[in-house]
Amino acid sequence: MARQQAKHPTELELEILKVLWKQGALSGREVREALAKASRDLTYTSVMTVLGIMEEKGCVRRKKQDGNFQYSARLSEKVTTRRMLEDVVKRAYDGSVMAAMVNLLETGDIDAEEIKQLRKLLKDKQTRSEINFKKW
Amino acid sequence: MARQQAKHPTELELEILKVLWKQGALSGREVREALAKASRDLTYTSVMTVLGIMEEKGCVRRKKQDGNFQYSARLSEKVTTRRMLEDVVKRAYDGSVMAAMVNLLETGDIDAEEIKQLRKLLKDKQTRSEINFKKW
DNA sequence: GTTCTATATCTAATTCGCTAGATAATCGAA
DNA sequence: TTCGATTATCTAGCGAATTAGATATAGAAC
Repeated sequence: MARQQAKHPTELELEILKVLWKQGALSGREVREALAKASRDLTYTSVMTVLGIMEEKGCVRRKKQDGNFQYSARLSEKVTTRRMLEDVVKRAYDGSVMAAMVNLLETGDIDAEEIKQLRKLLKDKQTRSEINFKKW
Repeated sequence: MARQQAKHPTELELEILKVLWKQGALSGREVREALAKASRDLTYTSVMTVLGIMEEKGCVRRKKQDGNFQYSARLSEKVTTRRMLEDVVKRAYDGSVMAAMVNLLETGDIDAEEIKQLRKLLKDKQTRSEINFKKW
């Protein structure tokens, strides 16, 4: 028994997924270029190796498009990021969404307008749950 | 150039830290036992190996206490979990705390009482920032 | 003092993640 | 048709993470 494969995209895989989420289907060379601009400047070969691994894992799909392959994300941004977030909440906060939210609020990286929006969201959520409660 | 060391406790390291946060200073054997109950049943040797690595990394300290070593966490729970959370926000949400919070709210793992508390927290936060604004 | 047991270290194996060189295949140009 | 460039695969190496067997060491018991 040794190390098992991560349940989530690795560091580099996520960076590649982000490129694909933003720019849609890209060739290997294009992925490499976008990645170089966004985060790290790897050789073409390195990027291709990882793209190959990602395809095996199923988080990327490739299709032949006039001669060469086009790679596109097979995982949605929404689901992937949410899973990653939930995983940290589970592992580090014993699953307490509340504790995690409080911690995020304390970071202070949130402006007045966003606070207003959040308050509205919470108000709606509360109202909805009260309505649901009354149904029973 | 290969893989660099993670900036955060690894999976197993975090599980050990959680044990130490909860129970304070423990011997190697005690860590092993607590870990077995909480998450995974490893051999004494395996646990000691990781404890050794953690000491090198500086996230755990050990002290001789009547004959054998007692291990205790050197990283606080608060700071560690917050760092992990912030890292996911940075990597997966491009640093947008707001986006992450909205996603957490959508998970629904939060009860009516907690929503109430959150609303209060947000209200206070808003009031405080308005006060600060008026000062200028 | 020798034996037994608990504790600690040394060594090692395996898989994963990351990186890239060497090589092959493919396709257009000359 | 051969040459050259682009694209794709094969192979490989390193360090990190996880797991544990073999071994040493230090006290306790007798």
